Amino acid sequence: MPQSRTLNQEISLSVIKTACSNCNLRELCLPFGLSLEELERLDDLISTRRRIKRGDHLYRAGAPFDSIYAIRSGFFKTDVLLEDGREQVTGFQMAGELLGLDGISTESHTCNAIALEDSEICAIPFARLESLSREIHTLQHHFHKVMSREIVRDHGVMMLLGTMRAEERLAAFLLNLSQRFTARGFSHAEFYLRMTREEIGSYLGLKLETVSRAFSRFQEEGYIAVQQKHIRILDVNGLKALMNHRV
Amino acid sequence: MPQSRTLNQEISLSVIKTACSNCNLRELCLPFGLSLEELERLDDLISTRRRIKRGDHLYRAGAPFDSIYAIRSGFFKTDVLLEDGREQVTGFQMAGELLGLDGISTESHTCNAIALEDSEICAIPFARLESLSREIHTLQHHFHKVMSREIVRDHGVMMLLGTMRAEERLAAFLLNLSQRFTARGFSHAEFYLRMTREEIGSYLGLKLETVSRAFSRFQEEGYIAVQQKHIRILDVNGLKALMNHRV
DNA sequence: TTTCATGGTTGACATGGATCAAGCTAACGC
DNA sequence: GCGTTAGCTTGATCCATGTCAACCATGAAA
Repeated sequence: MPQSRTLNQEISLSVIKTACSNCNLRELCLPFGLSLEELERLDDLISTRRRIKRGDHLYRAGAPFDSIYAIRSGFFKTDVLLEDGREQVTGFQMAGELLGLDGISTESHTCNAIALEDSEICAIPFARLESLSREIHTLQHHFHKVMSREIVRDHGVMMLLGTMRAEERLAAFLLNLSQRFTARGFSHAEFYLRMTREEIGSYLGLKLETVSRAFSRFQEEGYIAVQQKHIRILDVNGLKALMNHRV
Repeated sequence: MPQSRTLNQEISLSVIKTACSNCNLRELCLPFGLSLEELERLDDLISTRRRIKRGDHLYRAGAPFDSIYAIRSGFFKTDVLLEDGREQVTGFQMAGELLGLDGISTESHTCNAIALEDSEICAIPFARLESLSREIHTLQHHFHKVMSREIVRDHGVMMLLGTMRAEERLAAFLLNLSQRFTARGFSHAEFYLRMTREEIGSYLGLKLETVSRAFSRFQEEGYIAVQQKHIRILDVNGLKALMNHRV
């Protein structure tokens, strides 16, 4: 049956493409620093790949934890909800970054992960990752680094929320995005925001109007060009200067 | 020489007391869940114990990382400094908690850890911890849980800084301290603050005057009794209610 | 093409917390 | 016991950001 043979070929092709060893994000992601042989062992572990449509949840707060997720493509936000409806966006994640580390602690997720555009993720069963990282020193160490980096990142956000004023926060936010896009081979100066002003505001501890005004102000000052979600950075140093001096 | 024999006895006694297997914090700390035999292997690893005087640094931002630290007794703060002098306190740590996880990511510390009272810590060489946790599954898993708990805690602080008003922040802070003191067998209703109003303020993203006013207000409302650093919680539910309703 | 809905911008005004300033308390060294 | 100092409290005032409201832009659905 030629039809089913074609189907099989397609499947095996897609399986090859899924593997970490063929993934162009491997230097940003969990496989960083692994040898070819080690990479193949990691491939065995990452069997599930899932598409998440824009607006859908990858997981919800309270759901049982069993895997962490590597973003293969797309864009996510994570948030925590208070009973009274207040939302805090705790982060925005892009390709090559890991989601779900919060779930290890209590064996259930403590935040929501929501796709901000159609995305694709690799599910990594956590028990198997622990088991493999008992065998592969490099993997173990790199995983620890990734968790630690998350802690350091969070401290940066605490700094931002605790001591910076509105425009400093937004400048820091834009510079951080720019730097992460650059690391992924995209333009450092021009990108589309995947999130709304309200989501940016929630992340930065500001109201959406304040975010909007700060964007307008940056545009007036010639630091950036904004058109809705399209951002062009015209003066990186201007933005950086904003953050360093007390105004 | 009887004198030196006494000295030796004292030393070996103190060594025994240092071991995780004899530590009354073991259920709160890294050894959680280990068998007796596993505990002894962990003991071998934790050779260094250090006293840190009030006001001294356990480590500084930028210092090379090689160990994490378990607090045996005392009280610490961690903070991040911006070039322009702004300080963000990123946490307060007490007995049984781990310090230094931030250093794993870049192999150098990213914050300062400062003793708020005379303290004692156990240094845990990180390379050896990784190596041992490759052999002891329970240790590995528990360590991952501790790191993940730190991430979850940080998300809680982000929520606090991003969406709560001054009095909610302080109420959350007091309830958190109370709960952690309770877990260590101290009174949940009465304790001494080890940090100044300014340090509380830095942690909560507020100025010291605002912290002071909020304390006074809580006292007027009958939620707590404050006398400088001495706190008595009189109405836990009052404090909790403060956090749940939008005022 | 028009309509509708969602998200963004801008203005006018309100306010929570910052800032500035004065005085108070408690602990510690002499 | 006394003076000094760091830390705390409280009051008066100010301002950055929140709130409320109107309007605009864009894209999807009809």
